[in-house]
Amino acid sequence: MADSHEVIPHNFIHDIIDADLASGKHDHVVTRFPPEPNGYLHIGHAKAIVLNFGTAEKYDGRCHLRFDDTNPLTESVEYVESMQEDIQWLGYDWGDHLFYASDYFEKMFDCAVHLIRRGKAYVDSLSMEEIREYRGTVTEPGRFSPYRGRSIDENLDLFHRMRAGEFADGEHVLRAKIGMDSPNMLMRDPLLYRIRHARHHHRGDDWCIYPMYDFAHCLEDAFEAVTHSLCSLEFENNREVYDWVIRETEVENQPQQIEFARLNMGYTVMSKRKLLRLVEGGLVEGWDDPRLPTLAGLRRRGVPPEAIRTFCHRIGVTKANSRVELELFENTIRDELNMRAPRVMAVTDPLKVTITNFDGDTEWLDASYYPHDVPLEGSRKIPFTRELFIERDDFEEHPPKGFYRMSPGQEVRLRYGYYVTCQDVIKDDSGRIIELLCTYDPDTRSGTSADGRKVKGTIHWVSATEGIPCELRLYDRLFAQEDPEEDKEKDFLECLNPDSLILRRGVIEPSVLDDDPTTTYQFERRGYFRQDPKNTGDLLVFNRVVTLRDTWAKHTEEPTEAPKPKKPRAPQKPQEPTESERDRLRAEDSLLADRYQSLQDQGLHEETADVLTGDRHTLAFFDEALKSFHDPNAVGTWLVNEVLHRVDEDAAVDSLGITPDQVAALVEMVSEDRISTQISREVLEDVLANGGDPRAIVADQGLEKVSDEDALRPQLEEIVAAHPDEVQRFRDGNDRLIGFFIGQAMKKTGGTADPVAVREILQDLLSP
RNA sequence: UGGGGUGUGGCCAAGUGGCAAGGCACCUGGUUUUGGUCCAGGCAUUCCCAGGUUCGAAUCCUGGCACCCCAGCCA
Repeated sequence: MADSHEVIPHNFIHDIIDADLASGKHDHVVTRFPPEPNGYLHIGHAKAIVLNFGTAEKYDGRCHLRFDDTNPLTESVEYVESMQEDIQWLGYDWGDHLFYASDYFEKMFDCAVHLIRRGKAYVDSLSMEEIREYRGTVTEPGRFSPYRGRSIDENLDLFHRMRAGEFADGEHVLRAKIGMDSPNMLMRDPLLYRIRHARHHHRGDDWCIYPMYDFAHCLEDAFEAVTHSLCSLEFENNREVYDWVIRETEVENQPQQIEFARLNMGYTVMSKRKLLRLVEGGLVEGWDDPRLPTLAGLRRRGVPPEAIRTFCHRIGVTKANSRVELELFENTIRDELNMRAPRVMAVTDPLKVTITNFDGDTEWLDASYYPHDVPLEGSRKIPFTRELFIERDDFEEHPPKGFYRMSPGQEVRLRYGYYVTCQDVIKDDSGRIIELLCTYDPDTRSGTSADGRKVKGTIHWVSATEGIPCELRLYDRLFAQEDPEEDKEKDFLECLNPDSLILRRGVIEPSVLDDDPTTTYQFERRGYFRQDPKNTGDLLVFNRVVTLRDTWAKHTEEPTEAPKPKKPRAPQKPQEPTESERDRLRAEDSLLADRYQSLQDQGLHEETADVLTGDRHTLAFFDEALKSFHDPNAVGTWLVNEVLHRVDEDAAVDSLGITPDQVAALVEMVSEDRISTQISREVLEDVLANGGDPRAIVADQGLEKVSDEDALRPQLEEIVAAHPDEVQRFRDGNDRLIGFFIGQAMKKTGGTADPVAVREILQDLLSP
């Protein structure tokens, strides 16, 4: 697996796994990453990879790599190979657990036959268009296919002949026999197999029928004994089919599908289709273009795999659709590189500087590879000569306020070199600055002056005569808009950032010639760079991985983007009460309607009366409880808030396992002040789970409310004494902390303390 | 419009009836031979809205609103 020191943060899926382990449902964990080999992996996949492999690692289980290759038309070995390379590069190892869905085709075929034999699947011969028509719409149910009634023998025969290649593409399909009226469109007799006379990249011509996702995927999971099958949100509707297939094929294992939100990131696109358009349209150099969010692209750009893993941990795993800001990714990359990248100097936009009072030979100066705060050792020599290059934007003839780089007469430090001062500016005919004439102070070698005088600015530089020319590829965000898909009218390609790649001819210090070409550097004050691994020419080519944070740029740049407008809170439309199921029932049942009104007349809240009179069972239960304790308001409120919502949609109250008189007893004890509401809820849980008489439970467990000050005060004093910090903060004005103290008291007394009394005593104890 | 989901600062995201974690971004100030890093501080009286239950609600109840997904022989 990846670095075993890596902390894998907890998420809601881990909660589920913890529960499954605790309940004994599973005693180990198996996950899988199941890409379809029809494109390159991108950072969105990295989220899934890190989740699946990371989860397996966290629980000491295993994670399979499985190619979900059930559609020969779009898949290829190129993708199979690139995916393996990318996953390994990310730092994960699937060991022996490499699988292909297509290797399960025989087993899947058997499952399909089993389904047919059980009358749970049939061969349909409708055309594609007809199938669509018969499916109905989201609001109307579909219709049965005329072929739905074929005999088991006929289905078996047809299905075997489909496999034998007797039919053309599209002539028949195998469908599950479930029904055509499910509100879930995917459950309307989903297609299981289609005919495709196509060569498969892994199985060749073995097959001419191919299973559909809904049939294949769950079986793959089951065959591999996957325990937790993690997929993205758009498959939520498919879960019902998943479970149906697992159940009806009667396979041995029952994997559980859990969905999480896929990753979206600012200024890029993640969908395979859109990535494919960029690649095939020649808008980028290929799948590994460094501007792409593909793993191949990020790798070529120079993003370390550790940064990608850390990023995936930082963004979390939830079910909420979200888009992560690019800044978070960039910060993660910088974080990773800051601690390990050697610093060198390169000038990306050279401006010539002549040191007029320097005449000697080349001077070789010591320069550390790492700043004081990076605990790594190492240094190199850099050549100082009469002619140098500095960065064009490090000079301003008319400096703005706060500019402390080079300007006429303003002394600056050349990093690891000397203090220099600009004396003269040389321009060409068009007024463009072409050279600066400077003087240096020979007593400031290595950047410190003998007299201790300070300079504000330090700039980087490269010898004009000893420096090495190079090409610098300054990559930036691919799109100019944070969400290129935002405008549905506009094609996302119109949002491309014209400056996503800026080519520069620059110059770099000669020391890099001795380095491993895969070194990732920090070019001081410019960003992190590393050589383009695909470069075959003689000229050095460096890709910019990411810039450095630049707080100065903020002062100078016009804000390119208006500050994000505060999301206008959607004005709530006036709430027109819509007709509910309960309203409907009352309209037909005058008894219900009458009581709805009379309960409100007796002082019950409208909502409470509404729920109580929603159907006759509920009302009868309520009335029965009233016979034991006649306080309609107390009983009704408690019933609605604590009990009724636990009843299943189609079930009646009676199914719950609590009787009206048990409810009445509970409410009565609360009303008589014998127990607190908190205790009443706990006793309710107890009754629901184990049955029994509420009064007896209260008596046996000593749950009566304690309001007696003499009993309470000593305990409260202890609590106050145990939390001096909180006391101080409370006295400093944080009065919300009263809740903390009450909570402590409730915990200490097992919920029996009278919170009103506790509050009073506490107020006294805590007042300064 | 039927069904399935999701709403916590500018962006992610903890939180499961008792003090609104953390990161990114942003704003101060300090250190600094990188306008980098690092350090210190600031940044949600409030959790989509409205009611209700409770001593106490982001959390429980009722009702609403917004956004995402589903009518491929794609996955």
